[in-house]
Amino acid sequence: MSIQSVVRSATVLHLLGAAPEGLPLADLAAGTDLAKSTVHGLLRTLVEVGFVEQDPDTGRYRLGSGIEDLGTAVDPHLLRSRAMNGADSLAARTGLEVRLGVLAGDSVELVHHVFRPDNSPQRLRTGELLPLHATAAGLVLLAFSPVSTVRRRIELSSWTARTPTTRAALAQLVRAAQRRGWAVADETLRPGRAGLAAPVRQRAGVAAGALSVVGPREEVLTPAGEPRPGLADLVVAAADGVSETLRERR
Amino acid sequence: MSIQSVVRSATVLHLLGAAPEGLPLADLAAGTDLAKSTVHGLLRTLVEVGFVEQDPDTGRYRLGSGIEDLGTAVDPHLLRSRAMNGADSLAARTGLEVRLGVLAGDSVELVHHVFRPDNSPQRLRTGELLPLHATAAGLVLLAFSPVSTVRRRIELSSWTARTPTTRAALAQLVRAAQRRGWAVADETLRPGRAGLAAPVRQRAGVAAGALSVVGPREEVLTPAGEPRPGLADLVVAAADGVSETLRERR
DNA sequence: CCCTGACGTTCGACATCGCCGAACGTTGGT
DNA sequence: ACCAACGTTCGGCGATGTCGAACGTCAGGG
Repeated sequence: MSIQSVVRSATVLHLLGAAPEGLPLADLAAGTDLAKSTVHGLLRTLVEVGFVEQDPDTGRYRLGSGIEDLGTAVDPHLLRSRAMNGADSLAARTGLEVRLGVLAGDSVELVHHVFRPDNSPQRLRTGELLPLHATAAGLVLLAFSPVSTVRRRIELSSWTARTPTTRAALAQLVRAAQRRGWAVADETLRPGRAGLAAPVRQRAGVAAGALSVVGPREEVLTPAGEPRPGLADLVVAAADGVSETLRERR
Repeated sequence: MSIQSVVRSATVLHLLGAAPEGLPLADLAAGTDLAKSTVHGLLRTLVEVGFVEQDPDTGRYRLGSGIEDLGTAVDPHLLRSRAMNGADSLAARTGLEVRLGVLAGDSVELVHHVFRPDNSPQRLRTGELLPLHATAAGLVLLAFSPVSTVRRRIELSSWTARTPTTRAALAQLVRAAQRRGWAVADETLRPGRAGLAAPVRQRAGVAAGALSVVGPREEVLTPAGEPRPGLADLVVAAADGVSETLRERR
């Protein structure tokens, strides 16, 4: 047997879906054959979760942005197009290679790659899959994912001596990323190289992608293993800039 | 106080919204900190209302088309663009003027207008508002609307001697339209002129617009007031054709 | 081949929660 | 000034939602 109040909420949402200009409470009560106070309770909850909005002037209800957002997971191409300028700028300002990754099963998939601006020989890595647990981007995607790390089937393979190979070690890195708002990969994928990443978000809390800088360890981190001064701020600001473009209506 | 099971359903939907590839039940239970059977009950209901779908092979759940449809009320410009070919064709086949209208408050707003194909002098009426109760398109929009006619504030003004001016008379015409799948306006707006309309639907049951033919009464109806043979079929088929284009992914 | 673990699903007891009637304040129209 | 209709609030009550226990299935490992 189905849950009555969830079915009723869906009926209300269907009615609102057919009325882009919104409906008054009385019409929704009539359309659902429920008491006004019953419909009001449903609407109050739907407003609270963002699925419905109420016009403060007229009192009419209509579908909210929260439900419109649901059906639109970020298209990686859209993400890439919105990130290109910010990524180029970040490469210029840091002198490091810049990558944009999204969650792809149990890996990070690189959807955009900006070369290190120094004319050294480099290889384009767009499309490449990288391990979640051994990259800064992967740690960020894990840290700001609705599904907890504990539940994910991640093969904690060893890439260098510094790769986290236990769930406890990984959990610790993920918690640090959650706390700081960015993540560091310190020679966990390749010896002598480090990375720093920040989340690109469409909605508060959940990462749609991860923007990262990657380079020789001494250009990313201090000898103590902390980000070079100002670097984390630059990456976070660039990622926030991309997040802003995702929220724009285009 | 909000309704707990509606909030919990929204949480499940948010989790699924962030995972376009779908999630297993166990992950949803972990992500919501609820018992598996609790989440299962929520999911069963969400599947029933079309907001969630379950992959029969893997058992994983993901957002359903029912919720994606919600956030997309038909844009009148989109409707107009999808209807142009069918409307032209209908005008050619019937020799009558063709109009496409959408619900606009308590009126029909004409979003597309094809002239009667006989070189007679005519005036473009796109953008015009017409009364719901006195037009075939209006009767169709009322008949296939989620909000019952009874609740609508419609001023039953008299346009001709045949305009319905009581709620009972209007309700009768609306019920006939619901039954037949099309509606007739027999000199209810202007003496000597009649119209016939069919619903354009994005989803089953609800009209996104109404496609109609309008002309001298004797070209639309028989002396007995019934549609001329084959005319209703032509209009219904043309409207269904437009409905098909709305369901296409473009 | 067998066993085990993890999955999604079902069922029923029980306590919580959702429903709704009554009443209210506000607003707009006559 | 009055009235009707609106959205909102509150609390009693019983219907419903929650969830632990158990189940069948399936895939993987020994």
